[in-house]
Amino acid sequence: MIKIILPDGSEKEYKKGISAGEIAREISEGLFRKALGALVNGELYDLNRPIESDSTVKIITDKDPEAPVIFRHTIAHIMAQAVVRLYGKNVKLAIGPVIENGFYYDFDLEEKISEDDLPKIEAEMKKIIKENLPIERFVISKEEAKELFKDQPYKLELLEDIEDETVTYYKQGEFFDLCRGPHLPSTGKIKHIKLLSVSGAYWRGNEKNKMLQRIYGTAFAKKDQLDEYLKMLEEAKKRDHRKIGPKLELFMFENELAPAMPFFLPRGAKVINELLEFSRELHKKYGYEEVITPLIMNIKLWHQSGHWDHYKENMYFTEKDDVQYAVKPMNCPGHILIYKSKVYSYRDLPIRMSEFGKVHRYERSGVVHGLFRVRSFTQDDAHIYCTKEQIEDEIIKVMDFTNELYSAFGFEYEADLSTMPEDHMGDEKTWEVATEALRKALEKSGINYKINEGDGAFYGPKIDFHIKDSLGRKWQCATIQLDFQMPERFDIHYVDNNNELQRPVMIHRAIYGSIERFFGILIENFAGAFPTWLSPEQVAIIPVSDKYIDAAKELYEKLDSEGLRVKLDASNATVGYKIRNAQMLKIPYMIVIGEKELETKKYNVRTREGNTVEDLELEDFIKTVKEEIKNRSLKLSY
RNA sequence: GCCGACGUAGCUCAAUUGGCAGAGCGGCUGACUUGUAAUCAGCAGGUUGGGGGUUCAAGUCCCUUCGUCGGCUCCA
Repeated sequence: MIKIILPDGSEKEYKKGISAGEIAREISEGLFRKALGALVNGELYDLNRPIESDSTVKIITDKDPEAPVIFRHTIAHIMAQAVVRLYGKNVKLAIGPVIENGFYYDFDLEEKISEDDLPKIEAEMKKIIKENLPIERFVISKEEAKELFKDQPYKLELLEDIEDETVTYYKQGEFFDLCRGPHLPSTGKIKHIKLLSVSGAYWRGNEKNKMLQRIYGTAFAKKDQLDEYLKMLEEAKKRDHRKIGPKLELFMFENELAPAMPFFLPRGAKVINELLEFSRELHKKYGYEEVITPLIMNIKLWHQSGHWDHYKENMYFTEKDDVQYAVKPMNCPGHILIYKSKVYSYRDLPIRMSEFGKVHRYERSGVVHGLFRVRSFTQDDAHIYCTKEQIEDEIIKVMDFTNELYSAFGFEYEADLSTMPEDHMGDEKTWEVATEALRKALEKSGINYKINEGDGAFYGPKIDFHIKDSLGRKWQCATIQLDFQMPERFDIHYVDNNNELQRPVMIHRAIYGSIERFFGILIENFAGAFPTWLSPEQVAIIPVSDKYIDAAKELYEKLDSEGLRVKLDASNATVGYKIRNAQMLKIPYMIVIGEKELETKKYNVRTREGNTVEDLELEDFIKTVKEEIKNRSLKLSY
């Protein structure tokens, strides 16, 4: 007999080898029907897998966060089964894991699967679901497994890497797959599935390996969850900054002549300048001094910095008078030259040097993506030169800075702390001190963070920040990196209180990260409807007919002189048409001016959200909007 | 870079089996003088991404090149 402890704390004795399914059935038939799997001592179990020793058992139903892992994994198998049915036995199966919002499976087969084939595969999957095939788990020796999977080269390769002597495989109808599990008890349990896309993927993500065909899909326990997810994808598509951006005349690309290098149009440049202005205010507040460095510098600099050795592939080069130059991919070497241009006392530290540095990095053609991944972009970069003792304080200041900046956009965020990788520079003690300083700063800030062991840069540990947008998507933006290498390479120092030369620590940090990228995130987050302070145009003036253009011009002058960004629509169109245009450009406020306004000197203000406020005194409107802008408010005032 | 899909007017998209390149929006011109999400009419706009080939004939078929899109991290 074994002892089973349930989540409510109750204990019961069962026969050894009892399954979670049987336990569930004993509790209630309803629970058994809803059960998808179980958590046994924290490990996910199939419903019918025997429990061999004293355990805590929690039955998983579709309400539990673990549920999708189980049923999506099963759906991945169902998809593989469908593909084998449709394309024949010569399909070679690779891997089919669960991912954040769904699953995929990689196949190696002669025929090309295209998006057009997805409905066919989906239909076959639904058939398999309808067949409600029982899913069985088998434990076999590795030798037996090699025999069983002798026609499946990828499975054999996976077997090579498994250290345990026994492995498990799962079988449903005619289909079986090497798999750790767990799975649903039968293929009929989850019905709400959708195949999303096909793509190529290298075996084990390594581009030296064969390119396989990958099918992505998703599955949900409830139909409305699936619908909601598909709706979210639709919404994300509608907000795609690559579509909205050109439509709102924010930016463009010229694909032939400057691929992956954005051009900002007048409306976009206004937003960017507001972002820079905001950032400058904060930089000033947090004690930074702005510098400006050259875009291209002699190749010698890049040899000394190590970029030639480690980053050459991503750099652009140019030549003049037989001298080789590199276009800067990073700002640090330039900043170091400024640091080196004078002698610092320990009293001067920390030195906080910032730059809106435009950098160029060659990115492979397949990875560029709108404003999110480009070849030329602007970093809100800064380098802090300080003593080891100052690291923690400085990190905390950077985190405060980050918090203040992100809050202004309403973003929540999380952080990752990446520690010493195997291949690293500098002694381990320095790493320890530095990592500890980062960790302490994170603790003090109270933000959510997780540790990525061994994921730091070779020159120092780092913290990355991920913001969450209005659709719940995460984006990496800010980064704080400690650097022990650059100060060594450039032999920089400060004079300590014993008049001895000391090596400062260098902290790289960026908060927006890339202005271009952050701009793209903002476009998607606000779906193009920027808060007033960021809006390219803040007020649209719409004369009822050309009789009122002079009055409209006067109003324009007034608002313009108050520092508002105003658009006067003097076109010969109807009011409705001009309202529509302003609406499409997502201009926050619209003022129609006609006979009534001339008489009363009071105005009706319409917002892009469709609200209309009547009979406003102009001075009140100006005051309110100016206040809204000054506060960088996320909400409209009316 | 690699796998797959795609590239037609400024934008969104049409164009039977290869058979006269079209529409809406936008633009221009004119009429209308407009009251809170599209007034009406006329006109202009194209080497069908570039280059090469097959054919009596290519937007359509083949080759090549450039670019765009979905992916290539999630380890049975």
